[in-house]
Amino acid sequence: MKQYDHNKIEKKWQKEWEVKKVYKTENSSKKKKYYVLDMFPYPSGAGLHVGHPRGYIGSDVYARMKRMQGYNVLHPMGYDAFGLPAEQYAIEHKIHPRKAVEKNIKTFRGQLDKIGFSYDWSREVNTTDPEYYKWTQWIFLQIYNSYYDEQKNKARPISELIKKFEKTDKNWKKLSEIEKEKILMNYRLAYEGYSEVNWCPKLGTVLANDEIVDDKDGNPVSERGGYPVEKKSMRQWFMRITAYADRLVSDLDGLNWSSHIKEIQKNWIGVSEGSEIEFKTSINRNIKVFTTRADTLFGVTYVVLSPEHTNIGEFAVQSQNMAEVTEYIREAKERVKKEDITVEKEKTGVELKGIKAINPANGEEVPVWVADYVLASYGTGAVMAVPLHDERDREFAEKYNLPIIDRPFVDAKEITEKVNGKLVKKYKIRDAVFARQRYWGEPIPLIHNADGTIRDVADKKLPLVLPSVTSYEPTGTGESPLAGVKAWAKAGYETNTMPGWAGSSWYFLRYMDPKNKKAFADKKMLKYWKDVDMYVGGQEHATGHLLYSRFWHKFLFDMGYVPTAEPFKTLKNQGMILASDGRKMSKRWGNVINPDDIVKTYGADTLRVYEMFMGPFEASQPWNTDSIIGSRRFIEKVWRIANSASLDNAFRRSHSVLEGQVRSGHSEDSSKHHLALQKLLHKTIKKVSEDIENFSFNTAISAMMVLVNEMDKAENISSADFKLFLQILAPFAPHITEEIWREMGEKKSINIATWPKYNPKLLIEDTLKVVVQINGKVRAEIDIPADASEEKVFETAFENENVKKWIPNTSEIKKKIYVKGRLINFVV
RNA sequence: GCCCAGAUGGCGGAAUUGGUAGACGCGAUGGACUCAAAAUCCAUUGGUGGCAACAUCAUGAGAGUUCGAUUCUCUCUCUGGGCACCA
Repeated sequence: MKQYDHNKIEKKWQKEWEVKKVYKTENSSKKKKYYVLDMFPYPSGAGLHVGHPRGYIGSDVYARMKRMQGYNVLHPMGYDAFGLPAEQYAIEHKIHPRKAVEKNIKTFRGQLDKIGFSYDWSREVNTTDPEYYKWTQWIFLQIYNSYYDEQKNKARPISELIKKFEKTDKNWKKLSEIEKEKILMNYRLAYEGYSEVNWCPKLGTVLANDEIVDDKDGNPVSERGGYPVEKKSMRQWFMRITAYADRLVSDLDGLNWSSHIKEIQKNWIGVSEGSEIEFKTSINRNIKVFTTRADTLFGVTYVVLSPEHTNIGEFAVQSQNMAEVTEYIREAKERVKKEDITVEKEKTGVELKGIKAINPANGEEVPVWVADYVLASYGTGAVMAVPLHDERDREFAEKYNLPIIDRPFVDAKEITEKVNGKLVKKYKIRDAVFARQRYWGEPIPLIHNADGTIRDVADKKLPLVLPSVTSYEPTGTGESPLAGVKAWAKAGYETNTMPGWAGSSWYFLRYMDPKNKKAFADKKMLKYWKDVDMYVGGQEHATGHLLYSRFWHKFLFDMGYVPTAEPFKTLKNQGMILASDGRKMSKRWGNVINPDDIVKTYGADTLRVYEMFMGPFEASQPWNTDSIIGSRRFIEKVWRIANSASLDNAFRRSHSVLEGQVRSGHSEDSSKHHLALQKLLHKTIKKVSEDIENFSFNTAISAMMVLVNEMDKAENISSADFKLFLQILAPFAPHITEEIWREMGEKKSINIATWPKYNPKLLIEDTLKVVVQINGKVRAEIDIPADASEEKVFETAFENENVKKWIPNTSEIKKKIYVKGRLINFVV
């Protein structure tokens, strides 16, 4: 018997597949399309550990089956290579991030290739390639030059808004360019603004949230160096994702995603429906509050403003205790800067003495307070306090001895209308910051003119290429290193770069037409490929990438650039593979298992089978190298059967057992065996097909193990049947099945062979096993003909010795239950 | 604190619309082969009682619905994830 040399076999076929372009996707085709996508990786310096390919293997198995089922499958891979780690690596090793990225991609590709994926590598994308980010920049400009039309409920070009202003507003034309700019900035879907950032004075740089850790006293410090971090307001670019909040929630209904991820997104966007109600005050300014409990309006005993409320200054000035109020506001701001956001703090506040608010429902005068338990950034930055029904208000009222009153509920909608309020929806989600004060990202293609206005970089000047710099170190001012490039600054280019999520928000569209120089993808290609049918990746992207790309996609849809409103129809989240100690695999714990080692020792096929067999695809699992041996034994058993005399015997006959039975008179006994094996084969084909479709890979493999164990015992197996088995195993173990397939004389790759169909006739059993329960306990098992009547089944049951033992007298039976072909239950 | 998911042998996990709990794999024990080992093969493997047939208990805990519950309902415990004063 030939030796199973996995290294030789796997290298041989990987090379052959590449040379023959077996997995090349057709550009346009009469075949139906199927798009199977992995979340592309960030190529870190550490390379892959065995956990990373889990999702890739699952999607690969799926893609391979779809390909064999006759679809034109798009199954690509690429790299998301902008971002902080590459920049940090560059700073530490004094090399250009591009060089670091190139090196890391090479490592990744090498590791991926060994596992035998069916990617069409001719479509590879890399977000840091200027030919790619040209289109990231182009899309940014489309967003920048658009606004959200609330009437049409979709994005429209900003030029339409300008026209509208010109028509309806006489003063518009009189405004200076800068004034116009300022107004338009309030509408643009990408806009300039200010926001708080994490500022580390010692490092002279802005830090991302994951670069900050707590020191032993719980204060935020930089992960690198342990220096204090504070809040600082800086100029930023934003994306107006809030305009899409409603659609981002409601369109979730149509997606075939796990309810878990949908729930996370829903909570993150955080829709609340409520009322905006105005309280008149004793000074000449109203207070508008937002509440979801307008029904409790009569129970209001005070009104609270956030210390950062837009009009807080005016209220402070007109209060009798101005000094005290001003001091409180100052302190509150100070706290925001320092404090860790997560701790629940004791409520503090101060009354605006002399100022009263008037409850519009009943004209009652209530006091007005400033307190930092009210957030400026949510609702209207002011609330009406109903201590009886709101825990926070009650806590505050108790502390400051404010009245807590019990008033009857009223209808929320009616009262809102009665007091001239407005029914509104509010969202927790904030506009997304779209700027990093870093070097290694896509330059934002805007130019700041000397007069303060902003203009686009012209389309034909794109890509605006990231310039070389002498140092990637932070500038110390908080600005990106680009500010230190003389020519860049002189030209007035924006010095912020785009955040990591820019390039990953649309990459799946580029795969459809990766080399296109005239558009991010050709219209025809977009029309053919439409959207991603099956998207596989980690659930940690629920509130990041998966939300941002939906937002970008909806924008592109509004503007007519893509044919669907949602990018990813079905989403599967693979579970994480933990180290055998139950912790995450990490260099830090020294518990990393490299797939290269596993492939070398056990083979790629074994690795693939094992990772799919470990447990449910979406569940996290600890890695256990000892258990791999089971998958290896399974693969070896297949090899052994392929090379055994039992297959050769059958091979010579070269027709299936069913036919054999009819044509030649084999002994009855052996025919029966063959029939049983063939029935099992077809049952397995059915199960494996369904299980792959449902991503239940572990049970698919288990079913194939059962089949292989039976084949191992069989005296002969027809080659036709064995080939059918090889085909359903091929998505999991493409190398060994290819080797055997070709040895059996096939000329074309098994990986593009037609997916087997099971024969329904072979699934029909003529006798069934029926369980007999007495009072719900299993007491016997009887064989009945498949077409037996209910009476006949009961009759057979009574003939059983054990049943007789438990029910000597059939008249004792109170109730008889028969579940067809499965079970009987006698209640006595 | 609120929201979501989960808990099944020594371990990873199966179980169709409520219908034989423990498929498949790992590990373990005994045996065959071998000078020996590895590999492979055979048998056993949830607990208790019994030589056995078999009986009995058992799916985190407790209750409920049902002829019948791992599956449905309620309460609780624990584990994992999300949110963090969002009015």
